Amino acid sequence: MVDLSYLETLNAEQREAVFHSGSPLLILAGAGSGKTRVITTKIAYLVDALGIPARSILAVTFTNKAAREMYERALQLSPRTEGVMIKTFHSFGVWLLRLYGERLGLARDFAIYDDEDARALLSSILDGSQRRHLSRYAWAISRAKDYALGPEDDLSSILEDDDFPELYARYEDRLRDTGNVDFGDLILLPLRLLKEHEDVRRKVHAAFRVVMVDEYQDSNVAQFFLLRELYGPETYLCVVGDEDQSIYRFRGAEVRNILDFPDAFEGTHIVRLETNYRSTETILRAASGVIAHNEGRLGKTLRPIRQGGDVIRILSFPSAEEEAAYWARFLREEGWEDVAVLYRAHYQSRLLELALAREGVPYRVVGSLRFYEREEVKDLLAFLRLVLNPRDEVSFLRVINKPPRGIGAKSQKAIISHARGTGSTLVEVLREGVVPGKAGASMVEFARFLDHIGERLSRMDLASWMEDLLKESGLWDYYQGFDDYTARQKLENLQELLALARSYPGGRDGLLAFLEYVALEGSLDRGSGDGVVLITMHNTKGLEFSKVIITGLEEGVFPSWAASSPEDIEEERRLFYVALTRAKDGLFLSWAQTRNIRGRRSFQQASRFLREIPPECLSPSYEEEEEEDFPVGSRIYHDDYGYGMVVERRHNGNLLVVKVRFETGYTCEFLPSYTPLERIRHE
DNA sequence: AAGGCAGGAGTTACA
DNA sequence: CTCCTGCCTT
Repeated sequence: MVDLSYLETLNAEQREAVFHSGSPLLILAGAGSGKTRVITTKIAYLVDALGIPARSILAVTFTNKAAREMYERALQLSPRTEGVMIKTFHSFGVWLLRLYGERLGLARDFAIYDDEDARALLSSILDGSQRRHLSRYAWAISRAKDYALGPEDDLSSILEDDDFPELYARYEDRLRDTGNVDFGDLILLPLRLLKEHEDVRRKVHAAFRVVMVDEYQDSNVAQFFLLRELYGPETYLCVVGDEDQSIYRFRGAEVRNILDFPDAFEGTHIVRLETNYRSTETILRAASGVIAHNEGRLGKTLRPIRQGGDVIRILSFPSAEEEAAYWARFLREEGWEDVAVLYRAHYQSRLLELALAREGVPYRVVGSLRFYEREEVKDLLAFLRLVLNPRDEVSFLRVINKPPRGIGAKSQKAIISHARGTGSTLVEVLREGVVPGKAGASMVEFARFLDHIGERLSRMDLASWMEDLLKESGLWDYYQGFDDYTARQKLENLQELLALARSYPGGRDGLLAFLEYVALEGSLDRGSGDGVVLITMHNTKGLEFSKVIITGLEEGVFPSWAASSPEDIEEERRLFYVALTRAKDGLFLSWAQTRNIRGRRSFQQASRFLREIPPECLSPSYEEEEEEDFPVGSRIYHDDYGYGMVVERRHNGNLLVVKVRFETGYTCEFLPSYTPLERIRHE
């Protein structure tokens, strides 16, 4: 008999979500409501109780980490779930394209260009004046693909620019010439495949009777279209998400996907998971109070399991330096176990790192520069891709003159245009040495090197072969020439890449598998070692900590200066909501009155979001600051400026600001909590 | 072709 | 302030 005891731990709403079958299901899962448990239990239940074969269940996530975690947890519940296909949207796309990509004229061993590669490709087709807008165009192409818009579609909603449609078209042509794909294609090409090839669609529909999507609020339009194609007449569809935690609009996520899900899929049943197991009542009330200011919601009311809880503290500091120093001291004294310090942007981590180092508090910064985005890693990978695909222009340009071997911009242009003109591969052109003199000789030599190393690929294991390549290409010596610290870092990173390659076999197949692994999940999750976690609010999605400290709660920092439209502000507010709901036991918020921004001392105002927290959640001690009051008209004395009168009184966040006109005629604003102002009560 | 210097720009992030 | 790009010099 099958053991279904895992169902007993579920609450009523979770059961409803697990037992539901038939029509499409939308699970609105509030923060900390046991979402992953529901999905994994549902998978186990489908297999154990309904007898659905594990391999005919497809579950789609947005990160590899989430996919792995889901697979493992499902397996823990029931060993029969082994073989369930849990993939990211992108790795599912790759899987499908490797199987049927030939129908679209795609080679079986295509490589995947990341954002930087795509940018390099785009750069090669822009003229001088257009190159100034490289970032803008690269961004626009990426967004256009998120919205499933091709060069021939109306692109005015993406970028109002007369050149853009043509540039986009040329980019697509060049990309097809290289035989490779970018990340957007990993959604768009499978979409096209399913749309245009009836037989493929039928096979896929037959293969997956159940399709589930996690974090559905993060999906973009192209992914929605893909999901619609995956949804066949017999498919059971179940998506899980939380519109209040949609924080990736800037990368194409479309909240409307989840808001309009019931309209897009007829007969949708909605289940709300509103019981929160994570945070104290106080924290939850604060978060709910904040998110209630948003309009575009389906609406949920989170109910805490944990009543009461510590009040939330808001602290203000004269400077960002003092803010950092305070939290460093705080962590040293109170401990840093299961504590995270959150901020809006990476640049804010620097001051914190400095202060923590000074106090001797161990810390780790989460996800600033990702492993596979590092120069040396990308260089070696470019070599690998070039060996695999001698038409790969992007990889070619990256390594042709690295280290410098006398083949400069002019020769590079000549090689590319010759290859394009004759239809030869780039390596074939190199072999012919189409340029006279030194550069030509150097090209022939480089081609010979590529041939030699290529021949050895099938005779060695991958890691040793890569090591040879590294040494013989001159890359290894090249990095050794950097300053000590940088050189050590770079060589260490390369060693790490080699270590990663050791688990792969040699030959083209091994190389292809390795490259695919690196492209799709090359982000090494380095050390979950101890120490306080420094992390952007975006990166905390899905995590939880006992205590959460949110810093830099200032206008211009958070909400960001770049957030202008009401939609932007709502998105920032959702981000704040995500940040607040990470905390299990304690929540600490802080802001600084001055901060260096772009090398300039900037005077900051408290974030509007602080005012949106219901006052009853806040520490009363905070309001004490207002006790020493300075009503308009009161007389004051300042050590430097002398006697004066308060002419204006307002609040910046929860902090009192007074404007004083002195007897000298000079007018100045002060923050009485930080500036020693003496009130003169009797003349 | 390659290295040095001046000028401009500068969120958040997944595959 | 820092990083990157582009232009200028050698």
